[in-house]
Amino acid sequence: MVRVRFAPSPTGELHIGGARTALYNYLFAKQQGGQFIIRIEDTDQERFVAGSLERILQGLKWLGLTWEEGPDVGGSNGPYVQSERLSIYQEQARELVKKGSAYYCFCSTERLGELRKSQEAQKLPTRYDRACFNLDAEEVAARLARGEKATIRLKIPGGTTQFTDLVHGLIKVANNTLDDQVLLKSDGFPTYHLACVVDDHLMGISHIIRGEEWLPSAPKHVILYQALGWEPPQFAHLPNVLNEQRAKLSKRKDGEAVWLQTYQNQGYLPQAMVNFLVLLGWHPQDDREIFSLAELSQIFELERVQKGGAIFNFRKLNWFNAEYIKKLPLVELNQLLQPYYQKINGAEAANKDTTKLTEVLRSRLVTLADSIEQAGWYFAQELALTPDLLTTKGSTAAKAKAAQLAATASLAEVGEWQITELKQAMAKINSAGEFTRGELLWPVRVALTGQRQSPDVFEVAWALGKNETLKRLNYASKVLAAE
RNA sequence: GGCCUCAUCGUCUAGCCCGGUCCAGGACGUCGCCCUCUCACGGCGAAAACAUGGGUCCGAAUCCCAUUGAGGCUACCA
Repeated sequence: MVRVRFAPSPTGELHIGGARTALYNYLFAKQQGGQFIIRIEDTDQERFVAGSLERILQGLKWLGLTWEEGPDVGGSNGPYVQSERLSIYQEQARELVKKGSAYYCFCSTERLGELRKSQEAQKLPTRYDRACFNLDAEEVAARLARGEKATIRLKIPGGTTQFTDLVHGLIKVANNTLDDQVLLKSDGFPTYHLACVVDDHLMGISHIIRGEEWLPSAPKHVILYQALGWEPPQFAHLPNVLNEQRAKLSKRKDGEAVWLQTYQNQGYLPQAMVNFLVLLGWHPQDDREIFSLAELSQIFELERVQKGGAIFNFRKLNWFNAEYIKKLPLVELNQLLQPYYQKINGAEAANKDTTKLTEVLRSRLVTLADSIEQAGWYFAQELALTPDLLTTKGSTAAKAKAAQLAATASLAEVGEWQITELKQAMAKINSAGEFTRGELLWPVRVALTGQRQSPDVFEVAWALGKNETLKRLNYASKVLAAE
């Protein structure tokens, strides 16, 4: 049974890279008919951020991911929060000491800091010097009994360690390049390395799919599995998501652009986000690019994951989002747009049927939030018109006024307020060919929107409705008459 | 400094494992044309890449080595 997990730390918002890692885990599990588990790695007491866990889970749900086991839904392998599993890690750490695979270390952070500094100065590898490695059992027991603070470190054996990574292939390192990793901190909390290995084993995780930044510590994890007498799971290390400078996307360098939440707030659709994210480091066999989560759950393959990092290209995200906005059922899009319309027009928008407006806007929206700028004309009480604005390039105000009057008269006659009818009505005016299309349509469109750039005249008039259209046309005539 | 990883159009990538069908395919972006009252949408088209140097081979984007470049890790953070 394939069982994978996404294990975020509640130290901030859900990161774009984290979201992609979660997505890949989910897709692999679904494709394999396996299970997806959420585990919370809150072993860093100092970096804990309240509310972070809830927002991370919310972000995953927004993407459409679901999990079989996790802190919110429970499961038979819980608890799924590491701070609630402390005794398990402590026991395993002591067991390792007993077996001779780990040892107590009493070195202070100060000494460790100085050691590192001097190693750096001498351009030596920065590794623990094993000062506490040969302490005899009695001394250790005595110092522990005295209540001295101690960590437990993994004793890295000689030789080499290797494993096969599902995306990178064979990874082989000489053990003497590895540090004696702290497994249990002096506050009794485990480090990531211990907690992760213990939990993945106990929770029956079959595949560890995580970011590439873990690749260098994977051999230590393999050694830990061996020391514990456990069979290591399969590993798959995903390439990083990069910024324009090709550096790993990070809060410090890239600000809020690294949070999934940011895109959610800006009006990106989860379908677009999923589609964009999945292609950032994975590619199907053919040239298709548009996929639903359900489709991806059928065809996702770890074998086709890229080895090199991928730049987060927001232009492509924009394209996906526009595509999905165009594909969305009209009623649904209109629903999603309501909060934005209300930002323009307050609660009044809630009383209007904006379906037609939505239909007119849909091919122009990149994000839902774009509607705020683009729907202004629809809700405007009075447009700021001038004769100059109402006159198309190369024409005259007099001609604009003539067009205006003719259009008003003709549109007033229209019975069924449909786009084809509107087109016919306008065509009738110009049967003699006295106006160019621009001379006729520009003044009308501007009268209705007050803008040099807007959707099509007929669409605008259709969305506005007959009464509002005629009302605006009359107002524009007054503006031109005042000339 | 040490260790690890990676390297095809500006970007995401197909092809690489199983060398010839690749004077390298798709998408985003860019540019041009068409549609057109404006803005979008849509349609058509164009420019644009195998990091470098060695090998192996009749033949290399594909295999090997080196170089260069990029990234990651190097905490009692994850």
